[in-house]
Amino acid sequence: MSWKRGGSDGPRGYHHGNLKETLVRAALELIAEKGPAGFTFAEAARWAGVSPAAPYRHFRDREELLADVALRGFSQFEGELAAAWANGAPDPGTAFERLGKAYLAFARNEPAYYSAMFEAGVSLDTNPELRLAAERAFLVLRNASDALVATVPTGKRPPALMMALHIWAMSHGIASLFARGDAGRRALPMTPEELLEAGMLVYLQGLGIGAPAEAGE
Amino acid sequence: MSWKRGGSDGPRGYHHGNLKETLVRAALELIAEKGPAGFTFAEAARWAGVSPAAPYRHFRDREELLADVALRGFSQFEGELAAAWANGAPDPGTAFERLGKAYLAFARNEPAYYSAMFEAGVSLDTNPELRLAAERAFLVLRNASDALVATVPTGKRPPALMMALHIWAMSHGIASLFARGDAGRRALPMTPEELLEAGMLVYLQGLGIGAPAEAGE
DNA sequence: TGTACATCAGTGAACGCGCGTTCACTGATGTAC
DNA sequence: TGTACATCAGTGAACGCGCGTTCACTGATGTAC
Repeated sequence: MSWKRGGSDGPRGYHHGNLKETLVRAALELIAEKGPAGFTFAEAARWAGVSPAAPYRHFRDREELLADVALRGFSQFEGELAAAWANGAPDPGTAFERLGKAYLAFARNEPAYYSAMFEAGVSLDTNPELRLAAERAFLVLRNASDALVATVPTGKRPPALMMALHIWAMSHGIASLFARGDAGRRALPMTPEELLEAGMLVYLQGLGIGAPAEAGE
Repeated sequence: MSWKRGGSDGPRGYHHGNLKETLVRAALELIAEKGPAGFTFAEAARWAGVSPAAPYRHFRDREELLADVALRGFSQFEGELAAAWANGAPDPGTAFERLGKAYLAFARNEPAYYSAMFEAGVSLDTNPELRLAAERAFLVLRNASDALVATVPTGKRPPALMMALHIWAMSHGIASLFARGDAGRRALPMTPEELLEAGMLVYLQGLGIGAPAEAGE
């Protein structure tokens, strides 16, 4: 796939045409290859086939590029989670299982994004836009929790926010310990997907939300 | 506290006396300050008050120093977890609650160790000693799971390995998202300890291990 | 439609800096006798 | 107990390198009239 304007062969002469996108792409490649530490502004420029001064037209510094990568990551993450959840269709149980798989799939397929989002030390405090993007991604989990909680009779309903945080924590834990698509992954006597699904079933059971779909079990 | 031999004022003359320990200490300080990325061999030497060539007497390179830090981290982590678990005394439920708190306390109090252990990209595959240390730490969770499982009648017992992995994943998830003592921490409408304890109660409930101690609840 | 001009997005050379690493060296420590 | 010697753990100067950043510049693009 090409990310240069027009989709043809390389930069046409003096102007690159799509340098900002290309730099983001370069950052992703380099992070995937060597971790968020082993990625430099200069190397990104080289990767894009451009002079070392060129990136400064688009990003103040390395940090700003990293933050942009994280931002795009959260946005794509949100999109994939939302697509998997699909408003809880056909039923919350089935959709929730898809959601978990989508979470792990993202960590596995986009380790560079995942790194930039959760491990690169990009501060959410100093970047409201990034914080919003992160919250929007979390909101998908929150909505799913609401829907699951709603399958339980009023009065016996657990707090949905806490539930969403638990789901996030276990998903993130499994993703970063066992499912990421780069180094640092640990061996496991089952697939991460199986581990997460089992964990979620136990957890929901504990909340009194017993496998609403009976799907797969 | 002093980590120089004799505990007095600084290096005495030509020989430092305890350079290896001091370099590890330096790495921890620098990682805590700027993340695992922002720590260099040269700066560690400067921190230790020693020429840039001196560290090569003790570590082949930066990577080896990082691995040593991670190794010590896992060892200390195991120690603290084991102490908190205390062989399940006075009862598995109470001890398990202590264990969870100890996990989060470590992540909060030793963010540099935690980074080196889980985020610095030090590969377990190429370092058998490190892998062993990590496994020994996990074994504490595994033993705790065994003990909790044993409180349930035979035949209804869940698989303890899977249980230990779930516990690890949720603890690690909460620790790295909400409890670490450095940047990257996310805000939370409760303490990480409360979140973890609630999560574990729900999870154990789901396994049919209902709050064996009734302690605190 | 053509021309003049402003703006944009790059170049490429240059710089200072700190890092990793090496080298021959030397002061301190430990040990054999 | 004293001396000679081997070994250990540092020094400090030096190097090549790549990074981040700046600067005056210039080719390409867009727009006003």
